[in-house]
Amino acid sequence: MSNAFVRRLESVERLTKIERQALADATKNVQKVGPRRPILGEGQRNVGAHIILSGLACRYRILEDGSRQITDFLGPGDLCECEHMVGADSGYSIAALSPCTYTHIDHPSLAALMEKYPRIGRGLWSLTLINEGVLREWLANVGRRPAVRRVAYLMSELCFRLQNADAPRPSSCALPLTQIDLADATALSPVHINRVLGRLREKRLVSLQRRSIIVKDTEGLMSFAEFSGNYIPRSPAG
Amino acid sequence: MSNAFVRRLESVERLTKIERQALADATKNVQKVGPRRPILGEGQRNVGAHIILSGLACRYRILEDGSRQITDFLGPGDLCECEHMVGADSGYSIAALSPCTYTHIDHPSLAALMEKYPRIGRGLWSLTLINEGVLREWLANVGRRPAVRRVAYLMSELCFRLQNADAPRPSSCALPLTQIDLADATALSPVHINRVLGRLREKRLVSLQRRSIIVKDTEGLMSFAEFSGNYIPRSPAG
DNA sequence: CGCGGTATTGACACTATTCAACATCAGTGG
DNA sequence: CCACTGATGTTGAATAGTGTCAATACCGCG
Repeated sequence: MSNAFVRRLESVERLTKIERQALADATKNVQKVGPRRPILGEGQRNVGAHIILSGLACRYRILEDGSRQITDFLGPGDLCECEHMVGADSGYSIAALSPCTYTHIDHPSLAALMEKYPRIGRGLWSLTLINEGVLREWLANVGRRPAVRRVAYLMSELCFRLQNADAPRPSSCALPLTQIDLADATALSPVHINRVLGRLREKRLVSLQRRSIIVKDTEGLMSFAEFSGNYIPRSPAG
Repeated sequence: MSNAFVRRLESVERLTKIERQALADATKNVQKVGPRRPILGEGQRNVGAHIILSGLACRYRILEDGSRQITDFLGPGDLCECEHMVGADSGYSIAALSPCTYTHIDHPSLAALMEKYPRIGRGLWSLTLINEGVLREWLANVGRRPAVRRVAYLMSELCFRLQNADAPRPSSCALPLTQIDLADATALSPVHINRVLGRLREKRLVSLQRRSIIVKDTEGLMSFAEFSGNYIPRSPAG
């Protein structure tokens, strides 16, 4: 009767049993996808909001010159594509990075939920504002930080978000990213990402495996990146 | 009884006379600042939301190495600093670029408005989502586009947003930005901005004046930048 | 009138990109 | 089970694009 999305909302807004139940009902239709598979393919439009329940996905857009910009990593409880409700269509797609489960809410249902339960509406707004904060941080990261720190920063953020707020933080954290994914998120070339990762490996902060990057020393990485998670509230585990 | 903020909200949500009036009442306490002056200074925190009513301002943050990243331009009707309502504090400041008028709503009042008028709440969410779309575009711009196009793109966006949706688009548009401002928004160095602007001037797309940049050929600039305003709904003039 | 921020220009340094070649691995179909 | 294939990872060399530094010019403001 509770899932990652409900927990996420509860991390920003107190909910009644009834609200929890209504949310759980609306999100109980779960779908699965394998790694590297589309969740919202390029070209698909206006199909309602998506909610990631488990696994890691990303939101991206293909630019005019063919390059891909990843703008968000989406973990358990993350919601996206709400902007279609507003009539905006910015042409983003969603793809799974690791095996994912997700659910889907069409706009009328979501609007009805918000209408009936104002706290849910407020909660959604809160989540959007938090997301905006993360996006600003990405902008500063991509714009102003040199490659090594930029990559370290992004990986720090991702580790931070993937860990539950109430659990003790493990020092190791596996990120299901290829070097190409990292390149598209940090706006660097894959070749340079490879060199940067080499340097982080020399510092014993990460180790590399095919198709995934393992952060060996979370604390060390965060302090190297000068990362602080102040701007990201996290959900408690359920 | 109507101001830029009310019109902005009405561009995304139909409002009753009563709602309009309530909004106008809440935002009638207008303050003025001269160009280059702080609206929300560095260090000030948690003082409620700000709404720009006229003029142009920007939102920025000073990074660890002292560089400044501008993350938003704020024009008439734009709202910011809502995230304090959610408890997030990301350390951003706001400064006027041109002479500005603005107003201020403390969080309890804003929360009360949303509570009483659900449509206002929905409208605020919509505005936040639109803003997020703009931010994503900035990310792609800073991350992937070469300097000349990056600068052209940003100026295109700004021209586009500063023009009312219903007015015929003038071909010329003055932007109250120094080259340093442009540098901090595009994540380029001031020196390079100067060179880029030189190139755009050669193309007769812009002309330069001290402390302001004049776009001479809006259409030409947008097409050079491959800019499309799809992702930005605009407010009608009041 | 002088001061301080802004704009302009040139020389140079450096970071990251591109290109190319090759290695490695997972999955596929024979 | 193996060979093939395509995506990913690795490395080096050459290059392009921006940044940095420095010197100078400009202009609004006190």
